[in-house]
Amino acid sequence: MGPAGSDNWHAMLDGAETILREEGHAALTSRRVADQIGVKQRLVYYYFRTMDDLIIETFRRLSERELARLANAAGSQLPLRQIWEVCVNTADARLISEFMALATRIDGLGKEVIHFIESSRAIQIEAIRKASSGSKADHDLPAEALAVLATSVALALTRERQLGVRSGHPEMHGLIDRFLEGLEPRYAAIPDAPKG
Amino acid sequence: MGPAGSDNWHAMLDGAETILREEGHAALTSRRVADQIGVKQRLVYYYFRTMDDLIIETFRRLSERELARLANAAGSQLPLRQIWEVCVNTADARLISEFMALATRIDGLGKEVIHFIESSRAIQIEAIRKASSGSKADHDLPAEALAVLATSVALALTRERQLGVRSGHPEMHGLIDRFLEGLEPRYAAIPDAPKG
DNA sequence: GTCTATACACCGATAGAC
DNA sequence: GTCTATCGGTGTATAGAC
Repeated sequence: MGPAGSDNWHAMLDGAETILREEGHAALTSRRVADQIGVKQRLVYYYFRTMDDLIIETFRRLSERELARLANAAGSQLPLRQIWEVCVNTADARLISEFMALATRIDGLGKEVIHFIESSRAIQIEAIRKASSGSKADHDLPAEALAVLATSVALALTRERQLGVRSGHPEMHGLIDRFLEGLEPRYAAIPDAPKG
Repeated sequence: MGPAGSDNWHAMLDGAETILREEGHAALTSRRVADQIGVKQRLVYYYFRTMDDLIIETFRRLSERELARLANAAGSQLPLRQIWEVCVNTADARLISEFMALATRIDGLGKEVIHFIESSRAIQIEAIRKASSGSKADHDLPAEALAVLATSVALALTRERQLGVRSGHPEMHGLIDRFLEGLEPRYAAIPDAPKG
């Protein structure tokens, strides 16, 4: 078995990610991964015992990356806005759809996906709590519900946009902007700051 | 080509739906569909020119069914609550994930999916508008945004529930209940009606 | 560590008998 | 309308040379 973390190992995960994103998991085969990075098919089985292993590793690396982005956003100024940005510009919605579809059927992937969802939710909830306690906007929306809302809407908007649907999107984005402005005003401490 | 609407035709779509739901589109083959309904593989190609055609027809039949359920809910008493029920108890979230993943890559399916999303959104927006104008709850949430919210959250909750995630769900359901109660009270005209 | 070669199963789609 | 039989292609995974 080839070493995890080596150049070829990363290259194979990169290839798998690209294929999943652009063509879906029906096209994710050892031959395609090998072609993608210019090696022979046999080598894929030197680095990964099975294709399922490769898929699980691909998700694990991706989710670590995303959790790091989220944690970073939560520690920034304007954490809520940054978190929202991460959610909307997260890994391609197609990629997420593929992993969701696979999670039900590849044993071991489901566990990883659950861990990712719960970790990212925890980060979001904490950030929302902090922002709420420091804000004068009064709403009775539990942080847990807001975290679910953010994730759900971000994913749906991204997926629909990629598909070519726009109806309701401007109004949804407007609502989010207004809500964020109430909870985390862009220029809270600088009343006369320039706009934009 | 076999006649659309015949028993075998429906049986094949049923079989395709089951396979998609339980095993995903990687397992959706003409042989599997044939096995599922007890005929030989060749017959699938008598009723459908290609496997892509079969997939598109499967989605079309499903979406017509769902749009009918939605329209029916919109015409009921408590339309918002009924629509929410339809969204939450819609076709298996796994099934939706599969079609979403396929929509990007099967020409002709994307068009159908877009049509479905926009039609269901239009039904929801109209129902929300009606309910809002007849309600005394004052909120400044556009009907379009609420429709996007409902669809997004319902799908995400269903998907996560099937996966085994629960964090944030009770709070989310609580928020939805409170919101619906404000917009479409369960016993608006019957102040002393019994609870439950 | 990377390769050639191969075993064996399954795929979509078609030819053509009944 | 349903079948048997088959073509050419591709899949996972492994054996074993270098």
